[in-house]
Amino acid sequence: MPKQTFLNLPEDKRQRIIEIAIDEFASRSYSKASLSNIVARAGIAKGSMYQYFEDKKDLYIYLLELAGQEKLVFLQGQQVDVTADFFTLFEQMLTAGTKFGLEHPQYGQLMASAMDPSGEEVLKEINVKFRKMGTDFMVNLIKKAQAEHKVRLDLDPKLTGHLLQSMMGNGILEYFLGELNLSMHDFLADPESVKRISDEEFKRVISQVVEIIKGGLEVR
Amino acid sequence: MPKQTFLNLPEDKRQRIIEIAIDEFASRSYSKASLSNIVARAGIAKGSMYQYFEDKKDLYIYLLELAGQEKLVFLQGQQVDVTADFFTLFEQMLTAGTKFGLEHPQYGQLMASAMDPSGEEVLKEINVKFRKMGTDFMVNLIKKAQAEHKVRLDLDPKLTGHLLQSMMGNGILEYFLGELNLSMHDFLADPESVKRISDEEFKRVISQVVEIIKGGLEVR
DNA sequence: AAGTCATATGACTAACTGGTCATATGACGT
DNA sequence: ACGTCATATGACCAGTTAGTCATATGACTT
Repeated sequence: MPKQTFLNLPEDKRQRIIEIAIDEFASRSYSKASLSNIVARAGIAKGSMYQYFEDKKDLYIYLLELAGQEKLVFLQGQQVDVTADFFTLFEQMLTAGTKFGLEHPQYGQLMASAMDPSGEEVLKEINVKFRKMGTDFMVNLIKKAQAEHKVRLDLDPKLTGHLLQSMMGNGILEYFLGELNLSMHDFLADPESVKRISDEEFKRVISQVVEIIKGGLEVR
Repeated sequence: MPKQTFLNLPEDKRQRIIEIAIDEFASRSYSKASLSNIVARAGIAKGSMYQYFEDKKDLYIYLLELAGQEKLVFLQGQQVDVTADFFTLFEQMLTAGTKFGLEHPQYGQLMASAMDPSGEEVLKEINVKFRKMGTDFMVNLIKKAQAEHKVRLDLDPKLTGHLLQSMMGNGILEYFLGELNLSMHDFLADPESVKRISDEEFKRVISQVVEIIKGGLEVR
C-alpha cells in the first residue's frame, strides 16, 4: 500500500509517476525494473519514492492492483453477460480479455508477468494469489456448466479450468504477434503495430478457438 | 559456442561447471543468474569462465543447446512413433514432453524460459528461433492430418498449431504443481516432491487433455 | 636448465542496484 | 516574525554485477 504522502500528491504528479512506473515494470522483469530509472524519468528524487512507498515490492503490488482495477472496469464496459450460456460467456471473456491486452499493453503485460508460474521467488505469494483467483473462477464456471449438462461430466473441472485459464491470458495476443513477426517488446514499444489486425481477422481467430474448445468440452 | 579451452577441460570438471551453470540459469532468470555465483560454487576463478566462454550470453546459449540435445535424446528413448495417427502422436508427444519436464526439471525449465514470449530483450533472437522450431513442427503435423482428413479442414493450421504448442510446454506440469500446491521454485529445489503423482493420475490427465483436443479438432 | 605455451587466477573496474538519512524547503498557524 | 510539520532532496552506502588483465602455474619441448 502506498503511504498517505503519495495519496496526498497532486493528481497529475501522481498519475505521471504511476504511468512511468507501469511502463518500467511492464517492459522489464520485476528484478530488472529500476527504481533509479523510474525516479529519473519522473523527475523526482530517489528519496521521494520512499516517502510514497515502503519499497520496490510495495510499489509493484500497488501497480498490480491498479492493473486489476483497470481490467475490471474494462470488462464491465465490454459485452460480458455472466448469465449467458457457458460457451457464449467463454467467447465473450476471451474477446474481452484479448482486447484488454491489445488496448492496454502495459497493464496486460504487467498482469501476465505477475501470473507467470515461473516468476521470481520474492513474488511467490502474489503469483499464487492471482492465479488462484483466475482458476477458481474458471473452475466454478465449468462446474456450473456441467450441472446444466452443457459440458461433459467426465471432464475434471480443475484440469479443464487450468487449460482454459492458460488460454485466457495473452495466448491469442501472442498468436497475433507471431503472425506479424513482432516480439512482446516490439508491441510494448509501439502498440499501434498491431492495429493492422482487422476486425474480421480478430473475430475469426476468437471463433475458431471457441469452436475448438466447444468441440472438446460440449456434451454430445 | 564455448572456446576450445573449455572443450579441452577434463570431462568431470567440464560436467561440474555445466551442472552448476544449468542449476543457476534454471532457478533464476537470465539476468538474475549470476556468473559470480556460478564460479564460486564451481570453485573456479571468474577469469577462467571467460577463458571458456565469450560472455554470459554465450554460456547461456550453450546450455540451451545442451538442453535441446538432452530433450531430443530423451524423446528418442520414449515411445514416440512419428508415423502414428495424429492424435496418437499428440498423446505420445504430450506424455513424453511432460515426462521430460518431470524428470529433468532444470533442462525443462531452461527451455521453457527460453521460449517465454515475454523474455528478456537480449535474448529475442534465441526466443524467436526456439519458438519457430516448435510451432513449425506442430503446424506441419496439423496440415498433414488435415490432408488425411483426420483434422477439421476449416481450422487454421497456424492458429491451431499455436494453441497445441502452448500446451506442449510446461502446461501439464504446471497443473500438477498447482494441485500439489507447489511453486516452480519448490519443484526445482526438490524434484522428488512431484513423485507423489501416481502413474494412473498422470495417464488420466494426459488422456483427458487429448480427449478435449480430439473433440475439438477431429472431423465429425 | 631454459624456453614455450595453454591454462588458471583473483584483484580490479565501472556501472549499476535498492535503500537511507541528514538536511532543506515552503506552506501554514500563531 | 517565529515555529511547526509534511514533504522533497540527492549525496551516500553497502552490495552486487559482468567483464578485464597482468601475473602465475605447470606441463611439455628443446
